[in-house]
Amino acid sequence: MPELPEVEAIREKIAPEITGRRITGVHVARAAVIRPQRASTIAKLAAGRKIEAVNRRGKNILVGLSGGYVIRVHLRMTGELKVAREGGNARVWFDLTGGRKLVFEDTRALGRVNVLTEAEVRKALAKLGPEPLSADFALERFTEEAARSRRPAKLFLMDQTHVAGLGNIYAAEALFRARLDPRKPMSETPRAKVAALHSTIVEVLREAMKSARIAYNRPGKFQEGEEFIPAVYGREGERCPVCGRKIRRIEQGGRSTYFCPRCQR
DNA sequence: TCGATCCTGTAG
DNA sequence: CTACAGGATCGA
Repeated sequence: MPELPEVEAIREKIAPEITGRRITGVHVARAAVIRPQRASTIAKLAAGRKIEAVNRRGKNILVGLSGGYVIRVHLRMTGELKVAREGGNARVWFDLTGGRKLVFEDTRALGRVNVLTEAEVRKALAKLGPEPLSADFALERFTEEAARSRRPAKLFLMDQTHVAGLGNIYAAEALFRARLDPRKPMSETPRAKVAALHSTIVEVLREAMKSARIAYNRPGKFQEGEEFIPAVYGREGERCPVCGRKIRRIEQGGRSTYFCPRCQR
């Protein structure tokens, strides 16, 4: 389920809980989740190593280990990563010194957990676009790539190579705020609109980050104004908050896209 | 650049 | 029963 803001919030939450601990055991309850590796392989690679850092790139969580190894976790649709006392429903978990476990749960088992060298991680992530909440997310490059892509705007955003970390919700919300038609080829989008989109991507992700931090660090309900509430995502048939027209749902790349047919052209 | 595929749970 | 789900990869 998670996009960049949720992944980052999880990283922030677990980092202080696991950094400095050592891995004493590795358990794999579902082999598909570590594919193409084997349980014996990741156990051998991770056991005995110390957790030195917890980083993130796009939607990947990267747990840096001593000796130049990294646990790469991708949550995909339903993955969760947390620190717990027991493995519970985990697909994979790592025993840590101090009596805690780093637990990966995932009902659909579409997520991935792998133990790789730093070089392998670099290679695997080489095609990822810039981090949208960093200075690397330059308008110039974004504009150039937009001008070269004939893909529909929504698919362009979800591609991960032009900008990292956007998923179905925040892509739709950024397009709505920039008033762009998700179906329109990116290359046909006027320069000013591309610049607007660049801004709304950052804006939407910053707002979502605030909500995600609250959700992961303070169990319970959101207070007024704390929750990120989508304007269009998941709102087929409801009124557009700007113009009142009914929100439409279409299919793009096998996924739902929600948009306002009047505001977004 | 597109479609099929990987999985399971839940809602209608 | 079918549709759908906050995602990515691979092969054509």
